[in-house]
Amino acid sequence: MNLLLKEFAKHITLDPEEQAYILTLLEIKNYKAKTFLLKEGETCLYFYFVTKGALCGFFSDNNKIEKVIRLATPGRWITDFKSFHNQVPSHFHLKTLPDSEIMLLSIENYEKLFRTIPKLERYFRLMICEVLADATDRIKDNLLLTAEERYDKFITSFPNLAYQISQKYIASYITVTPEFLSKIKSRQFKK
Amino acid sequence: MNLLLKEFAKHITLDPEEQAYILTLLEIKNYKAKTFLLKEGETCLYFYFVTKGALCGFFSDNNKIEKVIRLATPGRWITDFKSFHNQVPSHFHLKTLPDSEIMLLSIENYEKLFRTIPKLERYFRLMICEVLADATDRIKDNLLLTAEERYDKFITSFPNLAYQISQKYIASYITVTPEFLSKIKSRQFKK
DNA sequence: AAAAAAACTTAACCTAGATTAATAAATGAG
DNA sequence: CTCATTTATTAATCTAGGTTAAGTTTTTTT
Repeated sequence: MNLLLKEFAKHITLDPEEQAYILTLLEIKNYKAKTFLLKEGETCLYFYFVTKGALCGFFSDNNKIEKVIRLATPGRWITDFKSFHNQVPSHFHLKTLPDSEIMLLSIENYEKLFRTIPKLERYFRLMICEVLADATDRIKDNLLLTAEERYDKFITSFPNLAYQISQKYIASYITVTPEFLSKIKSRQFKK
Repeated sequence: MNLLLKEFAKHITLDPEEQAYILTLLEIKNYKAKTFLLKEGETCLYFYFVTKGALCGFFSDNNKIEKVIRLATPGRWITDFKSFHNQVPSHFHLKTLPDSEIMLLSIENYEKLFRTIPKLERYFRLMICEVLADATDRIKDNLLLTAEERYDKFITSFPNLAYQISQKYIASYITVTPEFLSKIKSRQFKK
């Protein structure tokens, strides 16, 4: 069964016609690794659902330092929420990390979905709550754990992803520099 | 006009009967400063809407160090989203900072509201998106600004609150120790 | 209004993690 | 297969902000 329909089924029940209709409103695309889907300052036109690979949302600090704020793995949605919902310029970038398969839901079709299948409001409300809970957990980890503890937690939370992406994205996700992540790893190796 | 109804009006239109019905499902309470409404480990039974004063959500680090993760001022909702929506033990505390007037929406009435006025799903979906966007902005500030810049931003973002709450909550919100905030302030004073 | 508790300030010292820079290894394009 | 670019590693040095501790001011309680 389609990963997207499985995801909807977590919160709401859809009959076969509804399912078929929903799928007509999403576009499936394949992207090479490190393809930008959104750049800071552009208005975000899509809600992205990852089916294969991974998408990464990050800030860059004028220069070129990347600060990963959210990773989406298969079965997860990602977008710049403010930019997408209010159709204003985004304040971060979105790009694929490995080669990825992504389902795109445009803002027009997103609104159309709510008009035709109102119970999807419920699905998206609950899904966005989960994203918020994840963000809160990550803030908590940054406040209460050491860099090494955050690294260990990353490896257990994203066991597959850890071997598919560059270390610098892991470093950024756990909010350390790549150099310091190297130090952590060599320290662990010596034990 | 009621602050809560004004808030709903940002995203949806409600007729007078709907408005009256909604108000019957919320309870208004007054609390003294520093009253706990939720402690870590308890299941969160309410969505809280602040009408006067302020509510503060924070973690404590086994011992007693408080780490503020969210502040809600008048016109804002706050809860432990994961605990409230899934009815599981919370992982943070909620307490009033100054004396406060709060509207409480129980989980039963929250669900009842969606059954009787389905368009409220839309309101809550969009409101939760705003909370998520705020959380993302705060993560960004913590990554890209210095402690002094975060302090200045706090003062301009919460000009009234800054004079109503203890410095230690401001320090925690901008993720520094109270001692370091003192240092920032005396440094600014010398200029 | 006094005593107790909580909050704030100051200063000396400390450290996790950043920065810089040079080297090596891996990836990728032609 | 080779050259160029991107990543990763290591090590020396540096610093923003933390820690500790003592003293002061403010708030709360009685």
